[in-house]
This record gives sequence, C-alpha cells and structure tokens, in this order.
Amino acid sequence: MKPETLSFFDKVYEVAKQIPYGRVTSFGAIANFLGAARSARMVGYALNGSVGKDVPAHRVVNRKGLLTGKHHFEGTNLMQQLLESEGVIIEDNQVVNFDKVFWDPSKEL
DNA sequence: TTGGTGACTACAG
DNA sequence: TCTGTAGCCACCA
Repeated sequence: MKPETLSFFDKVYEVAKQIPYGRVTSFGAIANFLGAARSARMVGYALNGSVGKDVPAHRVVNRKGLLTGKHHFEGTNLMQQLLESEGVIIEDNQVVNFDKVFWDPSKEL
C-alpha cells in the first residue's frame, strides 16, 4: 500500500474513498487530480472493478451529473437509492443539485 | 506481445 | 447551440 506502488486504479480508489458523505464527484475531476485529465475513461474503468472494495463508486458520476455507471450496479436503481439515502436528489438518472454536492478532489485534498 | 475495450471529455464544424 | 469525432491509457484475453 505504498503510494509509489499504487497503480492508477488504486489511486482512483483512494480518491473515491475520500468522497464525503452526501457528496459526489466526476470522472474528469478524479482523472484531473491524478494528472490524467484526458483519461477519464480509465477512471470509469477502474470503478468498474471497485465494487466490493469499500469504494463508494455510486458517488462518481460523469461531468453532467448523470449516473452513467448505474448499469454496473446490481439493481437498476441501486446507485440512485444509495445517493438519495445520502441526501442527493436524483432525477432522470441525473444529480439535480449537482453544483451543490459536487466535490472536487483537486481543491478539497 | 499485441490488440481491443471502456461508468468520459474536449474540441471542431 | 448542438452533434460528431478523436484522444487518452491501463487492464484483460
């Protein structure tokens, strides 16, 4: 678990784990924080394998606040339910108050 | 070892 | 303003 040995995936997990309760962030924000702003796809790919690793992947959405990754969760609306249980309003698979709950790792960390 | 893939993003027309 | 295309890079087979 040395920082130097952490792979890109592990770094994504570390950042995702630090997302505060009731907050969400975007793939691009994480990618940018890791110094790979144009590799946002890798962030999503990483989160694909984050299920079961205590990583709140449901708090990571795309730039518009859309729950594009909810398909990778067990239930079709599991991701939405998890967010709503944290006080995040979801409508049409999108975070309504995205601006309010957005958490930027490059600024918060 | 090489090629394909992906929960995205940004730029150009 | 909206739509389409290209790029990006690590993991898996």
